[in-house]
Amino acid sequence: MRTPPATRSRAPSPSAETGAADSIPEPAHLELRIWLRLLGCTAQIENYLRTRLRAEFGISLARFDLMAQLDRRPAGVSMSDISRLLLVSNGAVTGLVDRLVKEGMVTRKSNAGDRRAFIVSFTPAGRRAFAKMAKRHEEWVLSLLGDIPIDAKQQLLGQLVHLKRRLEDTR
Amino acid sequence: MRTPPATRSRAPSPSAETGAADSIPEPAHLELRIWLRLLGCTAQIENYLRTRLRAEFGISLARFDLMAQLDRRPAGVSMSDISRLLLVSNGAVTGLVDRLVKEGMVTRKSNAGDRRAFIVSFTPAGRRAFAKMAKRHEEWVLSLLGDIPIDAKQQLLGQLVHLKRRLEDTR
DNA sequence: CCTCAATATTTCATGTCTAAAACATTCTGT
DNA sequence: ACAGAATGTTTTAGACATGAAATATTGAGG
Repeated sequence: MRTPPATRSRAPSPSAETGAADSIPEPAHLELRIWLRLLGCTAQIENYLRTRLRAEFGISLARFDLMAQLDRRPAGVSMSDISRLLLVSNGAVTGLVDRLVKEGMVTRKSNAGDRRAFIVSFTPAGRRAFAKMAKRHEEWVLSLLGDIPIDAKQQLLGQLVHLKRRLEDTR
Repeated sequence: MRTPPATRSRAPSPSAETGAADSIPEPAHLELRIWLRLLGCTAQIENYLRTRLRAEFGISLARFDLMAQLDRRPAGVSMSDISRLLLVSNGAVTGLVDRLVKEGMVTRKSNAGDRRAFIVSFTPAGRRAFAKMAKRHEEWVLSLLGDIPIDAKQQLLGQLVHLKRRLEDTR
C-alpha cells in the first residue's frame, strides 16, 4: 500500500503542520468543544473498527451495523425500521439490504399482513457469520475503552444517556 | 417530500417496531454501551447539523468541516494535513478541494519549498461565506447542548478529552 | 364504492468515502 | 552522485449516503 494510513493517523501534531506560526485558537464555547471532541472520538473509533472489520472479515461497517440490529430482533425488521434504527435514509437501506441478500446473509420476506412492507431477517449463514464478527467487535471495543477507570466509564455513560434523551426531545 | 424524515427520527420507539415481542436485550458490557451511545449521539447531532447547513446554505457537512479547519489556520494547510485533521482519506480530500475550488471558496497554491505539496487556503469570498455559516453553526450547537447543566458539561468535556488522548495512544 | 391522505419502499442523481495503485518529489545513506 | 525509502498527491473502482420523485398499498370518510 503506497497510501499512508491517513484514515488512521491523527491530529494537529505540530510537526505535521505545514504553516509556521499557526495560531489554532481553541473554540470559545464549552458546547462547541464538547461537540468537536464527541465527533473526534467517534470518528477515531469508527475508523478503527471499520479497518478491523474489513481486514478480518472483509465486511463494511454499514453491513455490520445492520446485522447487529437484526441480531437483536429475531422476529425480523422492516426496511423503515432499519432506517430509523441506523439513522440512515430509506434509500440507503434498500441498497444495503440488496447487497446483503446477494451475499446470502439476510432474506427479504414479503409481509402477509401489509403488502407494502418487507420483513428482513437473518439467514442461518448470516446469523453464524455475525456471531463470529460480533465477538471480535466486542473485543476491539473493550481494547479501546477497557482501560478507563470504572467510575469514569459509568459517569461517561450516564452523561451520554442524558444527552441522547435530550437530543430526542429537541428532535 | 414524500420520504419521511427517516434520517432525523429516532430509536426503538416500540410502536414503530414491526415484530410483536422483540426482546431487544441490552448489550452486556459497559464499554459497548458507551460506544453505542457515543455513536448514537454523534449521528444525531451530525444529521441535525447536516440538514440545517443544507437547508440554509446549500452546503454539505464535509465542505463545512474542511472550511472550519482552514479558518483556524490562516497560513493554509496541505492536502495531507486536511486529511489528518478531518480523519478522512487522502483521496476524499482531493475531491472535496476540487469542488470547493470550482465554487470559488478556496485556492490551491503550489508550494515553493516542497513541490509535491499544495497549500490550500481561503479565497476572500470563501472566508466571508464561512464566517456567516460558522455563526449559525455555533448557534445550532448551542441550541442542542446549551441546556445541559454547566457541571455536567464540564464533566463530559473532561471525559471526552481523556478518551481522545487514550485513543491517540492506542493509535 | 371511491377518493385521498398516510405509509412503505424503490429509483435516481449526486456527493463523499475508502483502499489500492500510480505518479511525482524529496530525503537518506553510502 | 545515486539507489531506494519516504512523503505528498491524484486516480480509480466500488460502497454508501442524502433528498427528491415515482410506485404500491393501506386505511379513513363521504
